[in-house]
Amino acid sequence: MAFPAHLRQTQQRESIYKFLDESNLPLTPEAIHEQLKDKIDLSTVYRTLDVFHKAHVVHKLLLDNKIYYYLAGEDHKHFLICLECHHISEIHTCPFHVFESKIEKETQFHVTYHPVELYGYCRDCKKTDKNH
Amino acid sequence: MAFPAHLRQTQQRESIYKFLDESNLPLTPEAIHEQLKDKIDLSTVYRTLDVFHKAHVVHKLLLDNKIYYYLAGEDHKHFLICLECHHISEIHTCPFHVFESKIEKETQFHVTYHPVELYGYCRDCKKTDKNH
DNA sequence: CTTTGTGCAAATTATTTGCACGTCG
DNA sequence: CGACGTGCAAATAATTTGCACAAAG
Repeated sequence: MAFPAHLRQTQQRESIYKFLDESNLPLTPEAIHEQLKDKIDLSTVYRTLDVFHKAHVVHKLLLDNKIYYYLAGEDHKHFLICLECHHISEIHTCPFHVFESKIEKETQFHVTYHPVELYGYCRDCKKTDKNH
Repeated sequence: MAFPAHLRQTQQRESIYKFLDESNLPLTPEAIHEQLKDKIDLSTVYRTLDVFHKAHVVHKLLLDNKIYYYLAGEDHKHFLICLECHHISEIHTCPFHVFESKIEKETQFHVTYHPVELYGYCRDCKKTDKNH
C-alpha cells in the first residue's frame, strides 16, 4: 500500500513504512531500528511511529511488556499470540462488525478500530506444557 | 471474588488483588502503588502483577504507552477506550465466542482469552475535534 | 524450618527531549 | 525561503534485579 498522502514524506518515514508493510507482522521500535540503523536514528523511529499512530496509520499491540506496531491497513487485523513462545500470526476473518455497530448505537461511542488479540497457546506449546 | 487459591497469599498480594477488584477498571502499576504506597513497595507491585499475569489472574492492556492491568474475572471483559481523553469504560456483552471456537478448530490454537479493546472517540470528544 | 516474598537501593531498559542543522514542499 | 523532520547526546521514565531480612505454609 502507498504512503499516506497527508503526511510529509521523508526518506526515513518511507523506509519505516515500507519495512512495516513488507514485514506484515507487528514489530517493536527496536526491531525496526535494528534493520535500518545505518540510515535512521532510534529516536526518529520512535517519533515516526508516534506520528503514524496519531494519524491512525499504525496500531499498537502489547506483548511481553513490549510495544509492537503494525500497519493499520484498510481492514481490521487480528492476531493469534502464543503466551509461551510469543509467536504472532495473523488471522483473516472477523465477525465483529455487527457487534461494533450495536455498541456504537448503544453508547454513542465512535469506534475507529478494534484490534483483537487472541491470546493462548499455539499447537506446539500446547503439547509441551501443562498449559491447560 | 476471592483470592486465587494456588498462589501464596501475602498481605501485599491481598491488598493489590483487593484494590484491582474494587477498582474494576484497568490500572497502571504506578496508580496501584500510589494508593498503597505506605504498605507496599513499587517493585513489589511489579512483581505481584507479574505473578498474577503468569497465573492468568490479570490481563494487560496498552493505552498511551502505559500498561494497564485488570482482573481477568470469570468472563471476558471488553473496554471502550477514548483516544482523546483516554477514558476507559467497560462493556458487558460479547458475541465473540462463536468466532473463537471457529478459530480453535481451524488453527489448533488454544485460545485462553481475548481481551477486546474498542478504540475510538467518546461522545464528548467526538464533538470537540475533527476526529472524523 | 524451609521456601518464597519483600523492601530498599542500584542497575538496566525503554522512551522522550533540546537543540543545531538538513530537507521537504 | 519557512516549516517541519532528523541526528546526536543527554534526560527522564519505566521496569528489573541483587541481596539481606521477613513472612507464609
